[in-house]
Amino acid sequence: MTKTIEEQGLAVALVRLTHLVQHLFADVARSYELTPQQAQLLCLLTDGPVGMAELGRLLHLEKSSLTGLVDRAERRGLVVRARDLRDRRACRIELTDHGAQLAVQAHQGVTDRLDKATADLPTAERNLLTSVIARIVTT
Amino acid sequence: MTKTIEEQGLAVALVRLTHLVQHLFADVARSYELTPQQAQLLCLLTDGPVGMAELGRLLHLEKSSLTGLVDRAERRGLVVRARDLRDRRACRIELTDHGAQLAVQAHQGVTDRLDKATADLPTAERNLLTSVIARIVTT
DNA sequence: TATTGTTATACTCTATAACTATA
DNA sequence: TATAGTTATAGAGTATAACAATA
Repeated sequence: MTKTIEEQGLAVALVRLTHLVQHLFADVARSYELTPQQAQLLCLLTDGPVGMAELGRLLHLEKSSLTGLVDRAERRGLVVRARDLRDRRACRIELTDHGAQLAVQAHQGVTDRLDKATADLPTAERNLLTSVIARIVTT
Repeated sequence: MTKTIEEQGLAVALVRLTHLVQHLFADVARSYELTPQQAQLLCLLTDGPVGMAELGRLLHLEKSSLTGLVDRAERRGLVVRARDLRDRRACRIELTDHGAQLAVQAHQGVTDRLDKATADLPTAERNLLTSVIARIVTT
C-alpha cells in the first residue's frame, strides 16, 4: 500500500500542490493562447513597467533567456520596450493595451479556478492557510 | 502601497507559493544536472515501472511530448524502455540504477530544502497545513 | 571597470498531425 | 476500429559565452 500524503509529510504535500497549481495555471494561460511564462510575465507587469534586470530577478531567468521571452511577447503585441530616460543602456518593459487586458483576464481566470478548487475549505482554514503561506513565501 | 499577500487572498498566495517551490525544485534538479521535467519523471518512477500512456496522464503531457522526454532520459542513462509482455504495442519505463539513485537524491534534496523553508512553523501549523493541502490535491 | 542588455549557439520541452503496429 | 507509441515538424523556453554600449 502506498503512503498517504499526510504520511509523506509537508514537503511532499507542497510539491503535489505545486504541480496542481502549475497545471491549472497552464490551462488558464492556454485558454488565452498564452504560454505559462508569458502569462506570468504579463501579471508581473500589471503594477507598472519593469526593467530587464529586475524582471530577470523576479522570474529567476538569465538575462538572455529574458531577452527571448520579451522578444516573443513583443512580437505578439503583448508588451513593448520603452526607453529608460535616466539610463540609456536600460529599457523598461511595459504592457500594451492588449497585454494589459489579457493580464487581467488571466489573473482572474486563475483566481476563479483556484477559488473553486479550495471552495470546500471552511473560512477559518482558508484564512489560516493564506497567512501560513504568506509567512513561508516572505521568508 | 502594494497590497500584502493576505489582502490579495488565498489564490494569489497559492500562486506565489507555487513559484517558490518551482524555483526550489529547479535548483535542486539542476544541482544533479537534471532538468525539472527529468527530475519529476524519475520521482514518478520510484514506485516501479509505468507505461507511456499512464505517464502522460500523470504528467499532463501529450504522448509525443513524452516520447521526447523519455528519449532524452534514456539517452542519458536514467531510464530504459522495457517490453510489456502482455501487450506487444506497449512498453514500461523503468529506472536504471543510476536513475534510481538520482531520483532518491533529488527527492531528498527537495524535501530538505522545503523543510528548511518551513522550519519556522510550529508543529501544529505544519500538520494542519499538510492536511489541508492533502484535502485540496485529492479533490 | 561594472552594469544593461543583445546575439550566437545548442539543448530541452511541448503540441499537432500523420503514421506504424498491435489489440 | 481503437489503442500504444513514434516520427516529422514547428515553435517556445532556457543557459553559456561572447559582445556592444553606457555608467
